[in-house]
Amino acid sequence: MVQTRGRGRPRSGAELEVGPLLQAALEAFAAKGYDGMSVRELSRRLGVSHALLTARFGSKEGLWFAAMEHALTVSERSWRQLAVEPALDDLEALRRAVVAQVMFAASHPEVLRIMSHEGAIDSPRIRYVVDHFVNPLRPLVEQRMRRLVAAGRIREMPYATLHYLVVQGGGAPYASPVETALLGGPEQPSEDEIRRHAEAVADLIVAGLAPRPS
Amino acid sequence: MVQTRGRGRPRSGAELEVGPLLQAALEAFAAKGYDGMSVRELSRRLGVSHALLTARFGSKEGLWFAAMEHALTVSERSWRQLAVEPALDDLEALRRAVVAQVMFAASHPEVLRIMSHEGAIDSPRIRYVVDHFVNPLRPLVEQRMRRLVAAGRIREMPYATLHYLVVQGGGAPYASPVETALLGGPEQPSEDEIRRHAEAVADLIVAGLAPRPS
DNA sequence: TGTTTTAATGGCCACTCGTCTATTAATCTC
DNA sequence: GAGATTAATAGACGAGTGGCCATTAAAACA
Repeated sequence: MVQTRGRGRPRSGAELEVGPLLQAALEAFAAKGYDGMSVRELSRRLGVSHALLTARFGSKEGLWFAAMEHALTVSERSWRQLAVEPALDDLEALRRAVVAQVMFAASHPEVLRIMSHEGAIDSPRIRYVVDHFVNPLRPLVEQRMRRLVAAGRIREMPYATLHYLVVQGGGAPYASPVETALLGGPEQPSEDEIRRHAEAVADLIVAGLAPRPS
Repeated sequence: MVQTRGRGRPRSGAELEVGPLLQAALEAFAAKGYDGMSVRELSRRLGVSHALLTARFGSKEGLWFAAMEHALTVSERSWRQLAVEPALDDLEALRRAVVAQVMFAASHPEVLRIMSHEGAIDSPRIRYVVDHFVNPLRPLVEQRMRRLVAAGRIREMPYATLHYLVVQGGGAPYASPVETALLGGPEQPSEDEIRRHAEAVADLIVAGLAPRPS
């Protein structure tokens, strides 16, 4: 609930908090997809007029981009942690990157869901997601991978293959909570369960990347 | 294009082929999601009146179930291959199961896409998908896994974790063709490229499941 | 204090959607 | 062959959508 005061300019000090509004929009887009998500229904749930949303963000698509930008500020924080330790052993850094990615997916499954929704059809939206959420991390990981391959510590693997295994394969339990529950998983996994799962995925992938005993 | 003859009962011998119609519906649901997919637009593209679809399948949801049932007949064929070789070494069988799953996702990405679309909100639809596309395979794989764990040949791993790594992690390149293309992958992968990718995923996962050298 | 700006509102518009119904035309049945 | 059946159609209905605009009321400014 954001709830405005009614018609007319709001009393000073009672400015509309745009953060919770964008978070709610993000969750709505993630739950229903771009087409299925209704600006009017969202506004009703928030206790706000539907015209407010278009007035603030120009259009439904404007709201989408604003919501994604909102998600980006959170996401960037998690990447920065990866970049700050260049002295770390490459393999250990790779492992931590996988853990971080899976845990990010767990705490912000909306982005992953939206990525899945948009992935079928080309649009400015999917390009935004790839440009802002997928590509920025790529050089950081790929550089480590190249060094590890050159040192014979892992075998070669296309980046996309690894990316999907980690992000979609590791994050899917959180992006598809209903299916996960039907498969017997916890509906609201604890921080501990998430960490255990992320470590299991990271261990599996790092071990799986080891060079074949030729 | 399915294209009917016009008003009135069709000339005998020119019965409406329901197969291509369901295939088109499946692809449309996969591309736009349940809400975003419009029965009217689909009927326009098919060159068929919109009332035909509701008349044949009762409702939009009826069309969805019919399309999924259509997909199921194809999918079941691929599982049967897994069940017929019980004498095969468990680890090799597991490897082949992974390859088969990834290759199935490549040739029928619609089911995976639909699964992703539906995964956020509980509905009869997501339950249908889990019951008919996810659960049937589970005992076959889980039995092999239990034996392998007991023999100390792989380490323990929750089924759901493995399931998502294989299905979503391995299948995502085909379920998200736009993102894959933006990541530098082939837009229309050849049979060979698909097989190579599937084998790479299977090798990585099987190697990653090896017991830790404690 | 009187005027302008700003940030919200409700209501209207044209459109699309899924569903339902009456109509049409070819086939089947007696 | 005449009537019943079947499989398609076009069209109407009510609901819901995103976008737009005139209206309202508080704040900011002169």
